[in-house]
Amino acid sequence: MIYTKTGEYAIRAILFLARQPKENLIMSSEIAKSEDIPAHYLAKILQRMAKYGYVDSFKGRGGGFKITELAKKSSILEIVERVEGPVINLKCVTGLKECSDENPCPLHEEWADLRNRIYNLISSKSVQEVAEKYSETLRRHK
Amino acid sequence: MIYTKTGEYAIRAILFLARQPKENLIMSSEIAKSEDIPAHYLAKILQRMAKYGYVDSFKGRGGGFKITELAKKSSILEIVERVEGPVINLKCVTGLKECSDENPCPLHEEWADLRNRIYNLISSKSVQEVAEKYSETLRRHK
DNA sequence: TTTTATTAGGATATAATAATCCATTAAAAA
DNA sequence: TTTTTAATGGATTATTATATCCTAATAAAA
Repeated sequence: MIYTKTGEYAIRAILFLARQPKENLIMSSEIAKSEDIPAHYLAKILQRMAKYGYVDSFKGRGGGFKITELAKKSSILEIVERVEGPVINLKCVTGLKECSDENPCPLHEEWADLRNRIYNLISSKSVQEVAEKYSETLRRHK
Repeated sequence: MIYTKTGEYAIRAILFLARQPKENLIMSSEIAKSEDIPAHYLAKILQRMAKYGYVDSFKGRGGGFKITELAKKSSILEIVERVEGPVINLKCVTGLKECSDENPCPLHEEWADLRNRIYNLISSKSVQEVAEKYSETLRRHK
């Protein structure tokens, strides 16, 4: 994984919410159970995502969470970076101190290329697109 | 960075040693200073690398470390994995629980491809090759 | 109005990683 | 032989990430 567990949990939760029928409220505990995420920890993450406007939250009996339009339009990268900060360190895989564009280490260009591809992979599709395609796959294989 | 600081320090230290004139003994503190790595922490890492046979160590006045033939022939991936365990989590960037080859998430194939490229990038060249090429670059730019 | 269910928020605990400190061992130089 | 220098190894501390617990706020149902 490129990002930490916190980011992974956030994405799994948001993709789970994105696959639910519209307007359905889902409890934090339900997401935790379905996605196998520590319940209390997930609750914290959802709390933060509510602040960022990625989910709407409703307290009390019958309450729960649902995904917002903002989150649906956002990319995985955007959400993860919001939740946990920069995803991929820019440093080269050689870690060499002086490595730079002018003074590149032997793996500099190749790594820059891969870094871009990774960025592209997780930022070019919206959460909604990913969720929809995944739902299709699930239907085909159920 | 794909790997942790520990792995990064290990690689920087071994690439530093690989760039030194043959048979030169370099003190741990010297590497730490040149590569800007916490001295005591690096000492521990070098200690482990000595056990793994990646460096030879010499105690006492005039002592220090030098790289072994084993390390020169090894890849960055091999050394990092020895020092810190598996480098890249195999899980998909979506983190989806049920994601598998048969039941792939929408980013499955693309991620598998990138993962392979990363592996290839850090495992197809030996430490010696990387160090030599880097030395050339340094000479050109000095 | 009281009870119940659910999120919010603060405090705390645990685990992994990173970093430091100190006493010991070994080797070379004085 | 004594002193100095450097790695070794054990213990400790610090930091960050992960996880849990408890109380408050809130909303619906009884």
